[in-house]
Amino acid sequence: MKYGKVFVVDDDEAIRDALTWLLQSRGVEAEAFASAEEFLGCWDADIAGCLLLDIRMSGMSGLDLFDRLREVQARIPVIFLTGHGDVPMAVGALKRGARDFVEKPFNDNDLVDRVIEALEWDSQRRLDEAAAADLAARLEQLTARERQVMELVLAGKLNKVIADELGITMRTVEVHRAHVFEKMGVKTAVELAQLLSSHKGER
Amino acid sequence: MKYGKVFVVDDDEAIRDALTWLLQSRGVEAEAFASAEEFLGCWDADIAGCLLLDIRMSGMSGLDLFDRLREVQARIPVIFLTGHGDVPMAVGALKRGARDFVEKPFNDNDLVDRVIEALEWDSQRRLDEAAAADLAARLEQLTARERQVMELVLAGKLNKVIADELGITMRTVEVHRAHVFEKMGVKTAVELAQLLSSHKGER
DNA sequence: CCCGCTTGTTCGGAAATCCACAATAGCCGA
DNA sequence: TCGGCTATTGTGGATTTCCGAACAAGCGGG
Repeated sequence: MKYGKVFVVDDDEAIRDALTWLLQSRGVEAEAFASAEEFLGCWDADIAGCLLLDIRMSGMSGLDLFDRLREVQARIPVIFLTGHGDVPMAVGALKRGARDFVEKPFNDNDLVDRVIEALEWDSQRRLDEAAAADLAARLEQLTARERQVMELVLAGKLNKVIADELGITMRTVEVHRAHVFEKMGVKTAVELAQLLSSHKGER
Repeated sequence: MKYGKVFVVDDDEAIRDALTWLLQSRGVEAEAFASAEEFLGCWDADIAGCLLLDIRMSGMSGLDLFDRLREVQARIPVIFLTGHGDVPMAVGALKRGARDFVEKPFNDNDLVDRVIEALEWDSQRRLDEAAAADLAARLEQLTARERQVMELVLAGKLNKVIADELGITMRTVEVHRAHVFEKMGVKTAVELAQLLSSHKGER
């Protein structure tokens, strides 16, 4: 039951209240905001959850907020809500990465299902990103030389060849190689290759 | 300009003619079908391209055809066309994997752009799938024992340990290991790990 | 009966791994 | 500024592992 939090952003107080009541009655934590600006003001990227976002609002629109979030690499799932949406708008939102697009009035059960789906997706995404961040932190603490050696190791080259290419002794290569393994928390070159391959292309 | 072919499926002859004319005038090869059944009858999964699919048709509907294609693992990109679509239909189609969803009447330039996007996506997808198929074919020709050894190699274990776990001699492990490398077309365990990691989870 | 899979042996060289010892350079806090 | 600390580089030697080549034998399917 501990998924994360739902952030409801809608300038219609009745909708906000109805949504927070609906979600909380289903055991889902929810917090409401009257505008995109208000949400941005107190948003913390570290809190897991999803966004229930009205498209048509005074001030910054839902789509504007969505674009803003994507600009800062925030990948929190966004479910758009709209009373006057059309097909091109929905298609555009989804193709740009929105999680879902729901018309008002909505079916309570259906909406809650979609919200829970989004929350589960987000918590999985956070696990993946945490692993990637951990990996990045480890890569960070490698020295320049160690990174060079690591790349050549990952290219499948023998220590001897690496030594040649870098103009250093094989023994020195071994030292760097051992440091790389230690800092990356692996014991063999194979593990290192898998560690980096699996989390590649996640940017 | 050699992208692939566009398969137009629509039961309205005027639309079919207009679409094929439009596409061909832009240098995109197109072929029209009057029904989902007719398309299925002469469809070849090996031909690169995309599908321009009307949703509302007599007989099998566009959505039915879409589902049928997904059932047989056909991942050809599908752009839905509809004259009477609504938001939930569009959202549902996209969330189930449709490439795009366009309302009639459509803007010619816009539609051609989307078609070309889909064609480019498909040709890239085919490259990826060809690589994956090649990999699968290589894995296929490994013997059971070779696969076992390969897994342990990928677990980063030493030949000695592998020999212990399989209850065979180290030398025999080395033979299998060498066969694996040969059949998989790699020269080191690191390359093997990268080959398998990069094409994992592409199902 | 031949072929491929699996298994085994022996030999030897190449490569990787581990250890101890050590020197140079830069950086940071006392 | 001086004394650690780390990164980087080096040497020499010992041990382990990897790998290629050659030879061979049991076994099961076509």
